[in-house]
Amino acid sequence: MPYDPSAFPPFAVTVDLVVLTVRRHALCALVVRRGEPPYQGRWALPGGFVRGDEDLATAAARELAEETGLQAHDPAGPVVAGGAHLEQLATYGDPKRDPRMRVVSVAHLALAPDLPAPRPGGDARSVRWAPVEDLLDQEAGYGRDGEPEDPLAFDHARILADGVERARSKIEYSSLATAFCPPEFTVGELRRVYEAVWGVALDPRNFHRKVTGTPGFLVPTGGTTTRQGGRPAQLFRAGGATLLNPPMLRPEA
Amino acid sequence: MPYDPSAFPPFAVTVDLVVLTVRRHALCALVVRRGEPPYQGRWALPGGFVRGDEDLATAAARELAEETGLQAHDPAGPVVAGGAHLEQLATYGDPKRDPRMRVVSVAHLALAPDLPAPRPGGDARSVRWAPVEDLLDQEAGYGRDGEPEDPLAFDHARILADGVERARSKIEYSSLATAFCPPEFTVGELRRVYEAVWGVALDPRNFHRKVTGTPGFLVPTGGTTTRQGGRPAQLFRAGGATLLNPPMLRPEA
DNA sequence: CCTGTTTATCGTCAGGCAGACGACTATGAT
DNA sequence: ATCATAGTCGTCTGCCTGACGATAAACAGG
Repeated sequence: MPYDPSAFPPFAVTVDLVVLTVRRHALCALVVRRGEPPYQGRWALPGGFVRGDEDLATAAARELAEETGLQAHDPAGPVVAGGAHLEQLATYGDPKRDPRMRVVSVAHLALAPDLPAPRPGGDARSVRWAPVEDLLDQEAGYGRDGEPEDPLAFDHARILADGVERARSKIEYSSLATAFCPPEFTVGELRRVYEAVWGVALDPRNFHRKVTGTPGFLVPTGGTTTRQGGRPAQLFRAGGATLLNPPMLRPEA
Repeated sequence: MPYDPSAFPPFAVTVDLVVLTVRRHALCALVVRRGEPPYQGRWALPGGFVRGDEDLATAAARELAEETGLQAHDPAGPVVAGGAHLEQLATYGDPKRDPRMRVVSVAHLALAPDLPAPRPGGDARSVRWAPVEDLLDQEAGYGRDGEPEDPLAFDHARILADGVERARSKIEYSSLATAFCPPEFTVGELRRVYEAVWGVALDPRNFHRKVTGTPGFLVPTGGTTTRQGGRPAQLFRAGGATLLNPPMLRPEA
């Protein structure tokens, strides 16, 4: 029964990317404006077709590089300076998700530090970082300039929501939050990442005790910085530990 | 650039299933023997093509029903008596994973109670439950009868390993372990599920305190049973809570 | 019937960790 | 000099876990 070459319907396979970063204390996602129907003029997640000889992870890394210029980490490797974390998120294959044909999309999640160049992309389409809060509040969504925002194209709102939820839960028990930080960062900067992703305020003293007390999470570089104002803060790099045990607890009402 | 109808290569899309259960104190997976090349005669995960008008979750539920007769839960619904938990696991799309053509497989994970009928399946292929330990120790794998076991077909060993790891981590912070139990079960039976999935011994007293002290995890039915021998034990059903907070801690050396 | 075995269930106690919060330090801004 | 801003170190209390003693209620066998 399996694999009769004439018995399977052909599918198009794409990768879509949920690229997240923290900008101005807000969790933001990368969106591109669609230049053609369907959903022409609407914002959508970046993505594209998987090539015939290409692995899924390779296709996702290629799309990420095309849109942002970011290099993805080697999957098994440590958090590398300047690189982005990239992992598979989930696959979406509703028969009606694309009105033109049967498309299965393998969504990936990328976490990137705040990019110095706001629009480094490769092609001419309109690209921007938008707060996920705005993108997901379809009803009351408003753009940066106060204009009402259309919901994302296709099922991309759902994909984005799943990606955000994955990021929110994963920074609890892994050191992934460092993927949002530049190569060297302070404890306070890392705390602001948690606060932006979770949308809560954390006690600076307990946070400091927790992250500096977890072996392998942070390694001091010896330097200090005052780029956040106030007393100089120690600089750290991400340590080798990828799993946090016990996890960072997400405050909850 | 996107969606030029002539610009995308055609893919075949399948769903493969990692169906897990606990039998005789061991975590077991459902495997079928392949009747045709490639990998003819080797064991593989059950699966099949996604139909042209079918959602991915629907295809997975259909395959599960065909192989086991189990009804999958409604995704958002509670743990239903006799039904199996079913969720998407990950997608595997290496260009060379199937030697004949480009196949992308959307793997799903199903957790089922120990089935009374050992071989309820729908078609004539050889089907069995095999301890995951045997299936994953490719080098030293031996079948029930002591004969050496070939590794699973395709990349199914990897998919199985990913599914097992997902199950192992997910029972930590969710009430999913109850999906391995019959509709009514005792605390001791639930503890043996954890012990089989994690491969560790748990303290019965601390486990009892933990699960009965977590609100919404277990609801007593009022009945008791002695089917495990010893003093009669209270019977419970799975409560409404799906998330365990704080989580069940997996002992670790 | 008495005894040993098995499983279930309740209790106690010490250590670890998190939340709340006080205190002090080192910068830059006015 | 003074204030505002961040960072860092400590203390205390309550909760949870792991270790483990003790009791309860069934069955098996003599």
